[in-house]
Amino acid sequence: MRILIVDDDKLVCTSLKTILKQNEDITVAGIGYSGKEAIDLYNRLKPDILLMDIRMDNMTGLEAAEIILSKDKNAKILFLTTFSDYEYIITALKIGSKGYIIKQNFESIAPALRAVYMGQSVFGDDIVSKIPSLIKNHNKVDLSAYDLTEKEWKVITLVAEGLNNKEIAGRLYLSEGTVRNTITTILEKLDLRDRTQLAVFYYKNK
Amino acid sequence: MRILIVDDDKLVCTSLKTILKQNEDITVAGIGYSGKEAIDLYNRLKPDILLMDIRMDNMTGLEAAEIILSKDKNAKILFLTTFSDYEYIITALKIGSKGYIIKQNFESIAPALRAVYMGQSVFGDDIVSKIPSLIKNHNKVDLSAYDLTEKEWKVITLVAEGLNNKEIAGRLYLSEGTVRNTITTILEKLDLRDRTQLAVFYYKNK
DNA sequence: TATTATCAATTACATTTGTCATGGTAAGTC
DNA sequence: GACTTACCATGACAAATGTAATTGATAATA
Repeated sequence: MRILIVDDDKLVCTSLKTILKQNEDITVAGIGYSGKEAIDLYNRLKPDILLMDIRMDNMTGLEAAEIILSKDKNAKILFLTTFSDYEYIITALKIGSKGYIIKQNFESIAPALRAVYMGQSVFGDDIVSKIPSLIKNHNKVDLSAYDLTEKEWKVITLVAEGLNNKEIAGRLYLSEGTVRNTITTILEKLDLRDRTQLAVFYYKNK
Repeated sequence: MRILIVDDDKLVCTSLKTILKQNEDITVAGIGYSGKEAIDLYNRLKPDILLMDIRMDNMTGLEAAEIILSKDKNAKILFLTTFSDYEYIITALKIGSKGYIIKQNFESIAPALRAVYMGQSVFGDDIVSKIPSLIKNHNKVDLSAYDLTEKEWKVITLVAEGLNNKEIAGRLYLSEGTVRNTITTILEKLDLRDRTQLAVFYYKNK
């Protein structure tokens, strides 16, 4: 498989290259030193996998990755990082990268590349351990079971935005009284007590 | 590396075994057909990696994994699944498994095992793509900027649980009046209007 | 046509909520 | 002591909220 390496630290680049060259199934197709070069080289070389530092001077790896993925939805991008960077994990996942590994672990990079090549995503252990705490409660209720009307849904979302009855009435061209009645029936249907519980319900289940 | 295979479908087990045997760096140390066997065999064989079906008849793979991990925190457990099972992803991550891959992809299992062996976690692509939607908004406001007191924080969380003033008072051994006053100062500090907006604020920033 | 059903609006009422001024108490500081 | 300061409580009040019964309008149905 053909790999494109991008890191603003040249030493890292050459180290990676020599390490990867030892694997006969891996070819280093090119090396870049910035986000811009990553985009440029990726388009020209079309490597199987782009191995890129997530944090670089001008353009971050994330930004470059986002641009590349916007053009080639199937691009396989594997991020390198010097430490487990809590902040970037979510974004890296969101834009659709293939993983996120610590570059110190030299000997684990080749296996990771092969797993990515086979269509998997790879994450360093210390990174995965952080994901659960980032995850929402997902004990969602089956909302369709409550058969709420269109209008009732609109009211719920506005309540969940923190609007009061008068504001909701203005927004939906209803009288304030109607909004109040609507909320009463919503509370009835959902077995809740007041609008605050309704907002809580909204955020816990949506 | 030595692998323990556990799946309640014997056909899957033998298929996996023949596939893995083709890799000279991989040895199938044992095969089990239930969660109970998984625990038993794991303790006896101490394999490098336990490759286990997540869904089995009596005891689920998750339950077995939890027990194994409670005794051996460093156990490397890789789950197999027939389809990308939304429900189990989070739990699998939480208990500390090393990944979650689709068993249909025969040829990707060996690379995945090697990556796990090197200390990484591996996830099938369709699984990873689901994680971002499970993740909380984390565009957090710098809450320390508002210097809220300990008591105010407690009140906020209870408001965000949907309790009314009387209930909060009971919970914190305060009078209802004090709770009302406290909320007033919270709203002042956070520049909000009412308890519903406070709950909304809580869920949007926490 | 008559009958239902649905929806918005209105009214009235009880309760909850948010605000403000005030008072008491305990723990420090001068 | 006298003086803050912080914290909790109280009472009073206006406003917002939730509930219920009722009405008018409209459309749909038999």
